[in-house]
Amino acid sequence: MTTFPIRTFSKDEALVKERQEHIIRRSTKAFVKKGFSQTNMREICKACEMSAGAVYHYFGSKEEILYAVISSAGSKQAEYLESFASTLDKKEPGRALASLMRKLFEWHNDNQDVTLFTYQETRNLPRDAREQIFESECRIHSVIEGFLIEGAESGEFRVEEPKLVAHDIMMLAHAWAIRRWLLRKYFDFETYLATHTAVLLKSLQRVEAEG
Amino acid sequence: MTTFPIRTFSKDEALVKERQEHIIRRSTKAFVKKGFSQTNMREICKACEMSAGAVYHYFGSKEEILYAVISSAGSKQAEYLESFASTLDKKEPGRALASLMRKLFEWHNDNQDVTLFTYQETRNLPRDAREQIFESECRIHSVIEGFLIEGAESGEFRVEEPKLVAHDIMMLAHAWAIRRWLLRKYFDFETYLATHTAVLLKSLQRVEAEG
Amino acid sequence: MTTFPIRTFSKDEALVKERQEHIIRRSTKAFVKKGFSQTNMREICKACEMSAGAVYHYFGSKEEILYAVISSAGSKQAEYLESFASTLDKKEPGRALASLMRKLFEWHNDNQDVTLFTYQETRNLPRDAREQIFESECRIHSVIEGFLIEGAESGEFRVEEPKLVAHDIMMLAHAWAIRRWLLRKYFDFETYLATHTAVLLKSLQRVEAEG
Amino acid sequence: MTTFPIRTFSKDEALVKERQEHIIRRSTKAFVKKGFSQTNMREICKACEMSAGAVYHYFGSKEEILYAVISSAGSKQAEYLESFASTLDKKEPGRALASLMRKLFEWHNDNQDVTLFTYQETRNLPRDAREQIFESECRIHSVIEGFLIEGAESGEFRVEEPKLVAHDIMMLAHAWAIRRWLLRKYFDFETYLATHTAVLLKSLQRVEAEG
DNA sequence: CATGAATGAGGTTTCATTCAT
DNA sequence: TATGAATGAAACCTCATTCAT
Repeated sequence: MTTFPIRTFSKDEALVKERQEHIIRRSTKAFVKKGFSQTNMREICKACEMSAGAVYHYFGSKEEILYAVISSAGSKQAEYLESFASTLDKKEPGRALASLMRKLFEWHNDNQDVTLFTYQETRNLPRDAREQIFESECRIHSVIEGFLIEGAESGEFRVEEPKLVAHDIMMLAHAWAIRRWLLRKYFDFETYLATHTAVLLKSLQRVEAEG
Repeated sequence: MTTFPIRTFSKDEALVKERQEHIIRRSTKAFVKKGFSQTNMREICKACEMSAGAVYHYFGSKEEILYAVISSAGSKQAEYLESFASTLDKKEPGRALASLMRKLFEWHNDNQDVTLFTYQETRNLPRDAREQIFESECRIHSVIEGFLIEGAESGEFRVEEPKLVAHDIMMLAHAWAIRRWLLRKYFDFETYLATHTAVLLKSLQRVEAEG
Repeated sequence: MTTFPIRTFSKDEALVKERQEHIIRRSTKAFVKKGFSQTNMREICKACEMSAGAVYHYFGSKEEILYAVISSAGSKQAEYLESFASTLDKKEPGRALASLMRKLFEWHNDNQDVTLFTYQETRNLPRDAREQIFESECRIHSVIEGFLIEGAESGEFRVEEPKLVAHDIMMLAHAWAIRRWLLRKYFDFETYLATHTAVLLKSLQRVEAEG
Repeated sequence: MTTFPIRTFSKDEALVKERQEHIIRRSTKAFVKKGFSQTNMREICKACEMSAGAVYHYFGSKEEILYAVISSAGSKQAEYLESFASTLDKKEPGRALASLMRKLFEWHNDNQDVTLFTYQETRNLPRDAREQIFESECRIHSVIEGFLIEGAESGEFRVEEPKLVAHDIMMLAHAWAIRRWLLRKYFDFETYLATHTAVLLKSLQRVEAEG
């Protein structure tokens, strides 16, 4: 995970990192409950069990904390999926893609609040911070696209727009978090995942008759 | 569209409705530029070319304006799609669905800012208002689901989870607005629409060999 | 007196001016008591008998109030002296200069606190504001210099460095305010003024023997 | 120069004095750049290359440092001028006074920032500290006055208000620092000094015809 | 004796909302 | 009815000072 370009007064890098991660962890909880603008510094400090001064020792502003929270979540997700992807057998693209989808969907199931929060609050970041955030998304997008291309090149998949398919997979994983109020009414997680995995693999299937 | 209940007694309901719609229109513009929390009443009043007192004559609070903005956008969308759907020939589900998708995607292309805004700011509404908002979504969901079921019943489609497919269609329409920073890099609107329409219709196709 | 380039929300110019002058008047009193940094907004508001919001309706920041206070004092002084100077008979430079010195010294006697305050707090203004402030000083400097040159041209004075003499006169007028802790120990105002007037006029005297 | 009383018991008085002078020296630099209130302890510590704890070991508060800075500058000036005055030949008051003026004006030319700073920030000291500061001024005042009286008694000068003349000399020396924004526009240091020296000596001259 | 992380009161400023005109 | 000046609570953030290490 990256370190954040924040205003810190301390030089003990290990301490800084530890405290920053602590603040990120606790603030995330506070933020997802009430949203960024509705959470005031007093609540953040309380959640962190730190004084205002201490929090401002490690972050320059409330906005910097927001950036750290969102960016950290993005990086962690990207690292996690990249790392998992590297364990997959590229010779079996179908199976690999299914595994990857499970991990991806599970992530957003386990981190529903953060996913939703990211969609809602990224707007409150300045443009350049926002673009930093998008990078993690692009990394994940590339990983998925990679498997699609792999499968296409090995002849197992037929996929014309791998970028679009990769995007749709991500979007549907996110949907489980950001549209839960609708989806939860009708589906449980396993059904949601299984159905989409099946539909996707089916649509990627090379039609025999075409050969 | 509804007239929003106001605190002050007013004789001229038509005037009230007109003024409210004016405020909704202008506030929407102001809100999508900077977000709900970042837009203050002064800016709203300026955008509306009205005094604070006047605005508060037609809405009880800033939050009520937010609710009106989001809810109004939702209702308009639902009305528009329901009305369009009613013109479609149910005997040709494939063609009808394609037409509906185009209208749906076009709506979110034309109203990108509002779609994104809705995702971001619905959180700032109280629970019951939020649920009101979801209603419009459900109406649209039903319309789409209706065509899928129609197609299934007529034997043209094979669709196991019409609710899920309907949801995915909506989600992908929204994606064009809420993920534009990614999608716009690679696709134009027509490609995005065409590809998804094709993939969907294909996946709904009754496989002949199965018969 | 100039109007200040401040952030105001109101458009009723007369009201704005009236309220600004009220705030300037009351803030001056508050500032000279404890100094700029030691006077907080709560005290300023109390002195103005206004709420914080109201004060910020007419000034954009505490610093803008400081600027207005200092700049207003400077302008008033310059206007007052210019106006008085214009009543003086240029044909009697000696008498005119003496009158002008009295008015100048009296001003700083009557406004000791403000004179001292100006020396102390001008530093807290941004560079360009500071330069605006210096303008009033220059106007007064010019007025005094004018009489010296007049006297020289009419042959009544012998003055080699009118700019320097004009400056010294101002400085000694200010001294009565900014060094009162020392001067008051030994002199009263009239003595201070009379002695300096006499010394100056003497030193400007054309020595007969030289002719 | 004095050692400032500190709260902690310290065995090594020499070390204490050395550290205090170090802090005074570095803080002076920091203070004159941004002013007392605008310079925070972090900046002071950085300028001193010491930790906050260390600085607080040698001074009880930020205000005490301010006092030390101003008071130290005053003492140094007084000591310097007293010491220089003691080398002057009292039998030649005219020459002596001219020499003393040069040293005085040069001091304030060399320490412009500190002179200005003293005028600006003495206000931030408590009353009794302020009076301590004035003492140095009085010492210098006495030295100058002494030469004037000497000259009067020896019959070389005619001076009716030696206290006032002494004060004016000091004020004009300070003016070079505190009014530099105006004076520097028109004069260089040597002209400023020479003109004032000449004018003064002239005005002190015993008029022969009077005898 | 030195460090510098931590404290938390208090600073300036904003803003939704009201109400006298 | 319409206005917009006024309110004042509460927001974010800073900073002199302390004290455990």
